[in-house]
Amino acid sequence: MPELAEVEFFRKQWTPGAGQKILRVALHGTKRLFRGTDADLISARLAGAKFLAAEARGKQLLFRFSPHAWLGIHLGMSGRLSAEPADFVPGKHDHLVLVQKRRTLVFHDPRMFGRVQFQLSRTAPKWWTEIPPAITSPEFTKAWMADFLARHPKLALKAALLLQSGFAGVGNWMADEILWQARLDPRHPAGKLTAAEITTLYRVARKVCKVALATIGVDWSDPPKSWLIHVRWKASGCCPRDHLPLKTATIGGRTTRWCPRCQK
DNA sequence: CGAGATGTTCGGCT
DNA sequence: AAGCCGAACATCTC
Repeated sequence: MPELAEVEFFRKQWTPGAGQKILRVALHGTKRLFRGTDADLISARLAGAKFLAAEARGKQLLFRFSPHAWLGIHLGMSGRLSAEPADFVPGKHDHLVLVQKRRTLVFHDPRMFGRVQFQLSRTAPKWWTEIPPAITSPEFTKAWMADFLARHPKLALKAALLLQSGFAGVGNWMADEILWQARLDPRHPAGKLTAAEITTLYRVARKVCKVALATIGVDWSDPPKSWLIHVRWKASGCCPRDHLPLKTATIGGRTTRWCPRCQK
C-alpha cells in the first residue's frame, strides 16, 4: 500500500506517542519482518525507553528512542501504523506493538513484505543517512535528476522512477501519475529525453509529491479529481484528459497504465 | 478458485 | 561486468 504520502500519513499516526515512555513491547520476533535484526534486543532496549521522534524519508520510517536507539520500519506492500487504546489486544498481523500509558503503537502487516530494523548508536544508522534527497527538497535539483536518468540510459522511464536511489518514495501509482501528468510514455528510455522533457518531468515529479503529501499525507484525503489515480486501477479506466481507454502492460516489473494518445 | 497487488531482494542472464 | 529482468517472498481480496 504505502508510497511517499501514505508513509508520511502513517508516520503521523505514531507521533502522539512522542515524548512519552514505552512501558512494554510485544513482537513476533521470529517472523520474516525481523530478518537481519536482533528482535530480542528490541524488546529489551525499548521497554522503559522514551520515544523521542518519528521521521520519514521516502518509504523508510525512523523512530528515535533514548538513549541512542534507532528503530527503522519499512511498510512493504501491506504495512500500516496506528495508535490504538492502551488496552489494545494485538492480533495475528500486529508484529510490533509498543505499549504506552495512554495508547498502544501498532505496526500491522499481513503480507510481511515490510521490515523492522534496530540499532544502538550515537549517530543515525547508515540505511537511514544513505537515502537520497527528498524529491520536494532543494537538494533534489533538475541537474541531479537529469544526472540520475543519464546513469540509467536504457531503462524505461517507468522503471527509472521506481528506483529508490533516485526517486525516494515513488511507487507504482505515483510513477504512473507523474508520467501521465508529464505526458511521457512509460516505455521511453530514461536516457533519451529532450531538455524540455526533463524540465517537465522534474516539475511534475515535484508537484505530484507535494500535492500527495498535502492531501493523502495529511489526512488521507483525495488528491485532485483531475488526477489519473482515480481511474488507474479500473479495468475500463479512460484517460481523464482525452477519454481514450488506458493501455495496460508490465513495465519495470509492475502493472503500468498510460494513455496511448497523450503520452509520448 | 485463481490472479494480482501502492515493494524489495536475489539470482541469473546479457 | 554493470545493468536489467523475472521470480520469490506471504497473505488477502476481488
